[in-house]
Amino acid sequence: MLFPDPAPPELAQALDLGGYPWKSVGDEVAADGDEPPDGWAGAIVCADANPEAAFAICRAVRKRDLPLEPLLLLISGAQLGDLELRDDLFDDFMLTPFHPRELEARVKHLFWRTGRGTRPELIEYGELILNLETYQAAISGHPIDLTYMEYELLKFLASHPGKVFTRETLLSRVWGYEYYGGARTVDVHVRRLRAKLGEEHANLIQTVRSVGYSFGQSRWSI
Amino acid sequence: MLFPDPAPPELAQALDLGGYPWKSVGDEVAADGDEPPDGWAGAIVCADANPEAAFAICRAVRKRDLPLEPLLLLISGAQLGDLELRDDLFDDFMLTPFHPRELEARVKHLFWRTGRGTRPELIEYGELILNLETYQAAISGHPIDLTYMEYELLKFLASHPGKVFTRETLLSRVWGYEYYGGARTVDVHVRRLRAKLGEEHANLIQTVRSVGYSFGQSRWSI
DNA sequence: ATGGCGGTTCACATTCCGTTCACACATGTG
DNA sequence: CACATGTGTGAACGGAATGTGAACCGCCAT
Repeated sequence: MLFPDPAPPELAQALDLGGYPWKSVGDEVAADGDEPPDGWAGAIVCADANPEAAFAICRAVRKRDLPLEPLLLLISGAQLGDLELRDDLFDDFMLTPFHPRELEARVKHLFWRTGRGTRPELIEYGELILNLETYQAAISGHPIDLTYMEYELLKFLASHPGKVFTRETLLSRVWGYEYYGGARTVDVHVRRLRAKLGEEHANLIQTVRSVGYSFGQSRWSI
Repeated sequence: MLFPDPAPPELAQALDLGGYPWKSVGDEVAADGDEPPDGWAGAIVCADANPEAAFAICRAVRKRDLPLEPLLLLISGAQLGDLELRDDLFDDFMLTPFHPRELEARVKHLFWRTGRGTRPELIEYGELILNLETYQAAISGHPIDLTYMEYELLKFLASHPGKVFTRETLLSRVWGYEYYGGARTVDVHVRRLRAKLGEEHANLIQTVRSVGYSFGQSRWSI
């Protein structure tokens, strides 16, 4: 949840970049009305333009007494004095202008403090999901068990959808530059990947004859 | 308590201006020796010059497990990435160079927070309970006797469920210093942990071949 | 000293999977 | 259709990664 509405562009952009979905609200009434089904995950209130309205929002959030919903307050350096005696209104604050990475670090730390999970790094393509932190893979909701090399190969392919790679390129990018060995190794791994993806999704990895392999985005259908 | 010794002049000056008495220490040993009769009120650790030593200090402060001694970490913007996976080492952070009034506001807010216990004192995962204050561990109600290193390793793993860590990452985050050889040490500790967790819960720690180890969150969930 | 404790290291056993091969099949070309 | 070239398929080998037991070593307290 962001305040004010519309949200400051640099704030919206930083959150988008970090992959955090958000909605901006104009006042506490709108905050209650626009609440998503699973509730707000947190709030970022910018007090730059309208400090009084901002503190009103903070009070409203606190009054509902959610289990320590993390609340980050954005203020300019000149407003630091306004924080006096208002410690209870926010969990953390940050000076504007801010660096996007500072925002991300503060959001992460706030979520960590309140015990809420932080967003995992995912690669998604259609029905396929790769969780880069847990090394898990799933297709249409069903987890599949991949070996290390299979996972690395699929990860590389899936992060460049549509692009065709020669076997040599795959060997150097996935296996490592110093690798030298048969190029057919790639074929075998592709075969096993297709088998584990299941008959329905085996065509996610496409063969480009006398060139190599590509992932998703059937090259003909554009 | 300030780190390093001597403390950065602008930091010392800002604290003097705010009327906070302080003493700077060069390492964790000095921090123990110079402790005032009524204990440290808080710590400000500057990681600008020597990040590794700074994190070592943080760990030492945390290890003594004072009742939520607030710890403020100072880092440069370029070091923001170093905070990854180290949320437990600090209560708040601030970018350098800083405005004296931001420092004062953060210190105030930290002291205000101190009264209201925000740091988790328990880690629970399924049948496993880790009491961070008493260094006790229990599985399905039965206490288990863990050595210090075993406890630290389990604590780190259990506070990031599902995430896979390489042996090198574990060595640097749990053991805390750069390690020459002997990554297999991790294996041995994992083995003993599994043994102490009991046959039924040994699978709480999973090995991810060619990568490392992860905790909980059986592979069938994304 | 010494005996236990805990952390580290080593040697060996075991499992797993990356690689390779041989062959079948598919595709393109004359 | 014959041929060459490229790719799919199954199985087998070998080695790397991990599990396992035991020894080593520094530390502290009895």
